Amino acid sequence: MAVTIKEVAKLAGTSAAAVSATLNGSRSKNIRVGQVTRERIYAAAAQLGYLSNPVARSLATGKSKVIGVMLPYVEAFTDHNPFCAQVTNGILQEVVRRHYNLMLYTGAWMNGAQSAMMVDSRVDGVILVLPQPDSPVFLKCESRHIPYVSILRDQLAGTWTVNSDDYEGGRLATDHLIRQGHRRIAHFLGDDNVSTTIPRMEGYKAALRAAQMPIDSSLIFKAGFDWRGGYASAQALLSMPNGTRPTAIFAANDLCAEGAMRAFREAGRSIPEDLAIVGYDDTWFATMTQPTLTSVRMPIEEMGALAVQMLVDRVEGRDVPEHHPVLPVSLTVRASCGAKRAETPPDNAIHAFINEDNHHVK
Amino acid sequence: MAVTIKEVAKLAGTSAAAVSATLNGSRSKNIRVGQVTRERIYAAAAQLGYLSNPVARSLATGKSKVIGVMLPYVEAFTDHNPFCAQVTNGILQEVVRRHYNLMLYTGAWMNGAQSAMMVDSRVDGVILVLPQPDSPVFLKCESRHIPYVSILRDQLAGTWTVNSDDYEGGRLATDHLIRQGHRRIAHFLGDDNVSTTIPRMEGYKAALRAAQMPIDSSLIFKAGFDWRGGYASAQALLSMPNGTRPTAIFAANDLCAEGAMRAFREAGRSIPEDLAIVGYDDTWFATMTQPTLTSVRMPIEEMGALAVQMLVDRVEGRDVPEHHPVLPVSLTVRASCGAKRAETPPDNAIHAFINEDNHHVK
DNA sequence: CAGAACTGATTAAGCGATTCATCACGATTC
DNA sequence: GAATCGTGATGAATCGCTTAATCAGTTCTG
Repeated sequence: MAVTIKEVAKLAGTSAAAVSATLNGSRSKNIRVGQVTRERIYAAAAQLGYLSNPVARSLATGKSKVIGVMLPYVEAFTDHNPFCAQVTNGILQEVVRRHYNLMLYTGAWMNGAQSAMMVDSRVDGVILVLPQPDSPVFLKCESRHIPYVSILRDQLAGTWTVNSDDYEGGRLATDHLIRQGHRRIAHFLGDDNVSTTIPRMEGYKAALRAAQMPIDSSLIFKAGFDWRGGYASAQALLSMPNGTRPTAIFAANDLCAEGAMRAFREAGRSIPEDLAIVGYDDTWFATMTQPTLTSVRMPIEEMGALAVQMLVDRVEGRDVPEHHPVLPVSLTVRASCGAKRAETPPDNAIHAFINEDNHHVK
Repeated sequence: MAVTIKEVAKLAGTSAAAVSATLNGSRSKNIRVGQVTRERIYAAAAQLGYLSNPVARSLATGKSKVIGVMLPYVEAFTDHNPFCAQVTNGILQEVVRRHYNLMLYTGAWMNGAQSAMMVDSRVDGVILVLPQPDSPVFLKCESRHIPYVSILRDQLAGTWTVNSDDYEGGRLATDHLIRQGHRRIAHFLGDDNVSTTIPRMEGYKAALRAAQMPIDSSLIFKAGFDWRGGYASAQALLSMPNGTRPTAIFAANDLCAEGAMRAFREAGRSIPEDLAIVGYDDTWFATMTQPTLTSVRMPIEEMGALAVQMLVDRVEGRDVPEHHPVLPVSLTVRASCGAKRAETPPDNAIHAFINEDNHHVK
């Protein structure tokens, strides 16, 4: 049905090898094609409408020019949290720039069948987004010698990871609230099974310590990344007696912060007067809340792009030593903590305290 | 490096053909394998850790079990509008259910190189999300005989499409506002190049006509799908003299509605008292605005899933006649149009006016 | 001026599956 | 008892492309 290399060769009066070398830029120095033949081949290919067959090439070379992306759950894009969507976008852009293709997988870290389906000869390497630590997917990759890079995972030796500086993010957010004069600052934790939760809390504690403020574990709530968690934890806060109640919250993410704001709003409190709040991720949603939300910005797209770069380097055999980049975070100050009134973002959102140290070690 | 069918055959003491038929369920009735041999093959495969090579299979069979998805722009997921993310999610889930794989493409409808890259032997069929009408991608698919299904595209003969009932959506939204007693209702249009824009406007007009209300083209604004467009158009509305100013808006989507609400809020007006508003898409964002937003729900995930079903049916040679399903819409009533006060959605969001006719013809 | 080096090109052997054509052989049928 | 049939299995061709091995000339080089 489709035009093959042989038909082009016949029309051009040359061999298939010459056509292959000419049209699909061979790496072998053994086979050379002169100007004249080359021209004839181009003409023949154009005349027949030849398009090379990547499947056949894959089989012959053992390389597919496809990289796989494994997302944590099937609803990764419908989920209200834009993280997966944004990271995929960063990955996709870099994949296109590098002339690779992207195969999208999903279906739980613990699903062996899905892992096996992903880790097959169709992909040259895979990117694991928010992998669960004990997933069988790691073993699958290793046994098939498929290189992989994890995004947001503990920096285990022997694996490549891309992370963001969660510790510094927590510190930045908390420090900002301290500078606004707050003395009782609550922290709403993210989910247990995500590697970012602990370092962010450590950053929070470090900032308190640096300001010689006490660390009160009763001010640390398990809220999770959904707005409901923020809402519930904020209600718990509201039920605390005046005087003991924190005047500020460092929330797990923007959605969680919105939940908290909602609870305070419904209780008739106003923000930032009665409550200062800082979110995390700095998604577009932070510009849509009322008041607009101060948030820690994590370079999500860049993390995706970096993972692709590291992966492609390895796939193409460039001898890169294992490394664990930690991307810098910054704080986007908006109206929710009273530092500044910014009513028509995102244009006048300002970035402060930019941390350029991207080799921070927890 | 990897274990092949031949090695399994050797260990099991049979032929490669027998192994192929046993392990990868052959469709050919010519080749049969008995229980005993079958068992030996299973044992050998398990012992060697054999995994079949999909690339080789693709080459031999001409089928890849991969379907491609082309998104309209690179930022499709980062874009504030969750449409692409949601439709991709619906597609992905159905693709997994059908034991296919998903290759993700992007990069502008008018980019011939990208189209060519997508429409190659690696995919059995493609889904085009919001394709631009004159894109070269259609010709590419046709010349390579690759079946495709478009999501949200004019129902051209000779192509398969999946649409939602935009006309009815527009009618429903407008009718709801009319029932609330509004006599001057503005419509904020979506983008020109999207096929949903006109039918929604037609639905809007039809509802007005049915209520014997005049159609005033000065109340129809080109706002687009971004919140800025809604914001700007609402400002135009605000500058209209009292009495002539519409008391309600049917907005292009949820984001656009939020922009409009923002403009009214900043002008010190309150919603729904001074302005009733209905959004479109009913994304999660509609539950996050203040007040929560009444919105037309479009079954986005289902549209993605349906596209996959139609495509797979064709890829697998089931003889399906061309058809153009139009999925029903419904109205999710929340607080933004005063019909009902719902302060803690989405749990108490109610669906009304559900349209079961999915063969509505514009 | 013989051997080396370079240029231009071909042949053929894979890559790892699938599948068609074929065959051996015991059981059934006429 | 010859023809037919069903079962179990194999060998070899094939899918479209890459690439190692090879070769025929031509041009340097010492």
